Amino acid sequence: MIAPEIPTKTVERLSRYRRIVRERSDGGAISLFSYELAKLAGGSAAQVRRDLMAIGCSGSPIYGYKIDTLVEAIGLAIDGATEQRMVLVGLGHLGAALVDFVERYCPKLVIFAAFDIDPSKIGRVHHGVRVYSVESIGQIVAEQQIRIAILAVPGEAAQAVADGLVAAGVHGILNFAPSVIRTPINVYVEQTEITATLEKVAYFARHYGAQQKQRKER
Amino acid sequence: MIAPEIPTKTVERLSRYRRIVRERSDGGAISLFSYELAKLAGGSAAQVRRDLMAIGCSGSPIYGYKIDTLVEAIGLAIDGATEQRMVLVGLGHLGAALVDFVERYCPKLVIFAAFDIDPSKIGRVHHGVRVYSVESIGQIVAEQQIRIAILAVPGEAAQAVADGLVAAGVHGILNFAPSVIRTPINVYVEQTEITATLEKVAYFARHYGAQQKQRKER
DNA sequence: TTCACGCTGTGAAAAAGTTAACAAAGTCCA
DNA sequence: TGGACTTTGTTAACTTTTTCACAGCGTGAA
Ligand SMILES: NC(=O)c1ccc[n+]([C@@H]2O[C@H](COP(=O)([O-])OP(=O)(O)OC[C@H]3O[C@@H](n4cnc5c(N)ncnc54)[C@H](O)[C@@H]3O)[C@@H](O)[C@H]2O)c1
Ligand SMILES: NC(=O)c1ccc[n+]([C@@H]2O[C@H](COP(=O)([O-])OP(=O)(O)OC[C@H]3O[C@@H](n4cnc5c(N)ncnc54)[C@H](O)[C@@H]3O)[C@@H](O)[C@H]2O)c1
Repeated sequence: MIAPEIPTKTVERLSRYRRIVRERSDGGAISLFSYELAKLAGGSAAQVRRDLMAIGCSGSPIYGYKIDTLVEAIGLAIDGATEQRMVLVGLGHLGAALVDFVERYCPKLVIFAAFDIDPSKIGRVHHGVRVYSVESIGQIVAEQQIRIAILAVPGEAAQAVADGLVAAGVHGILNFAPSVIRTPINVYVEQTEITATLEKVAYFARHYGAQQKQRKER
Repeated sequence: MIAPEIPTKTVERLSRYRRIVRERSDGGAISLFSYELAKLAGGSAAQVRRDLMAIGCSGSPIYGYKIDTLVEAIGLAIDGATEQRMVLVGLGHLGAALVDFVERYCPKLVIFAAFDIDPSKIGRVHHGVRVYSVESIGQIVAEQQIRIAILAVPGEAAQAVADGLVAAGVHGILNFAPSVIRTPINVYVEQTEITATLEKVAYFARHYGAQQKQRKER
C-alpha cells in the first residue's frame, strides 16, 4: 500500500481522536458525530470531517462515525502494519517516566531496549526494558533494524548519540534534550521544546484573550 | 505597553532562538547572521528575519544580529516584565523531572509551589519547591495571584484539578496528562500530546521522504 | 407519500504561515 | 573613488491549513 501522504497536522490530530474515541467507547458509546469529537478534541466539526476524509473514513448522517471503524481506519493510516520497535537513550528521570508512559498508552509502540552511560544502570531491567551500554547502540539498532529512537540524554550528549543512531539506520528521532540536533535530511526529527512550550503558555496566559486563535469553541 | 500580538508559531520559535543564541554567546560569539541562526534552529533565513522583525529587532548587514540585543528583545517580547510564578500539580516522575528542568532552563519562570495528593510527599521540599496538599491549591494560587499551572497528574484527576486551578484564577495551563481538559474560553490550555508526538515520529520514520516538509535545509 | 430535519462530504473562500526576491546600505578591495 | 559583495528589511507570491457553506441523503413525522 502506498502512503496516502497525510498532512503532518492531521496525523497529529488523528492520534488524539483515537485516544478520545477509545475513551468514549469504554463509556459504552458506539458512534459519535463530528461535532462531538470536535468538542472533545478542541477543534471544529469541519476539521474533524476533513481529517477523517483524509484517511478515507466515512460516517453516516444518522449515526455519525462508528467508533470501531474509526479506530481501525486511524490505525490503518498512522500505525505500521505491525508493532513498531523503538529504543530509548538516557534512562534518567524523564527516560524512566517515558518507558512507563509508552508501555501504558502506546500499544503499537514498543521500547525494545534502553541505553545509558551510567554503569549502575547498565544491565538492569526497567519495566521490562533492558538497559545496555551506549557503546552497543550501533550494534543492537542495526541488528534489530530499529527505525525510531527517543533521546532523553543531557543536551551535551544529544548530537553524538544522534549521530550514532543515524549511522545505525534510525529514520525518526524524538529528541527531548534542549539542543537542536542535526541529521541528514532523510531522518525525521521531532524536537520537544518544553522551554518553548512553557514560555508560550506563560505568554498567552499574560495576553489572555489571544486564545480564541487556539481553541475556537467551548 | 500593548501586546504587539505575536503569532503563536513565532512565539515558539523566538523561545528557541533565544536558547540557541545564548549557547552561542557562551561560546564567545557576539553576533550572528540570520542564516546561521536559521541553520541552528532548523528553519529558513527568511523566516528568522521575519520573526525578528515581528519583535522589532533589527540587525546590520555587516554584523548580523547582536546577540545581546537579540536576547533582550526576545525577552521583552515574550517574557513578562517580571519573573513569572507557576505552580505544579502532581509531583510524580514527570513532575519531579519538570521541577529540575524549569529551574535549570527557564530563568524567567519560577515554580512557586507544588501540590500532590500523596501524603508522603506533602510537606517535603523538592529542589527548593515545597509540596502542599492539593486541598490548598485554591487558597495558595489565589493568594499568590498565580496565573500559570503545570499539570502532571494522572489523566483521571486532570479535569478536577484544572477546575480548581481555574476557579483560583489561573489563566494558562500546560497539561501533560493524556486527557483533554475543558476550561472557560479565557484560559489558555496547552495540551502536551506525547502519544501523538510519538505516533507522528513513528509515522514519518516509516514514510521517510515526507520530511522535506519539516526540515528544509541541511 | 411528502416534507423538514440534521449531519455528512466536499468544493470554494479565507486565513495563516512560509518562501522568494529584491532594493538599500555598508564594506572591502583594487 | 568605484564597483563587486554581502546581508538586512520588507513586499509580494506562494503554500498549507482552516473555515464556510451547501448539496445530497436517509429518517421519521405527518
Ligand atoms: N526533566 C524534564 O522534564 C525534561 C523535559 C524536557 C526535556 N528534558 C531533557 O531531557 C533530558 C533528560 O532529562 P532528565 O531529567 O531525565 O535528566 P537525567 O539527568 O535524569 O537523565 C539523563 C540520563 O542520561 C544518561 N546519559 C548521560 N549521558 C549519556 C550518554 N552520552 N549516552 C547515554 N546516556 C547518557 C544519564 O546517565 C542519565 O541516566 C535532558 O536533556 C533534559 O534537559 C527534560
Ligand atoms: N511519564 C511520561 O513520560 C509522561 C509523558 C507525558 C505525559 N505524562 C502524563 O503525566 C502524568 C504524570 O506522569 P508521571 O509519570 O509523573 O506519573 P506518576 O504516577 O509518577 O505521578 C503522578 C503524581 O500525581 C499525584 N497525584 C495523583 N492524583 C492527584 C491529584 N488528584 N491531585 C494531585 N496530585 C495527584 C500522584 O501522587 C503522583 O505523585 C500522567 O498523566 C502521565 O500520563 C507522562
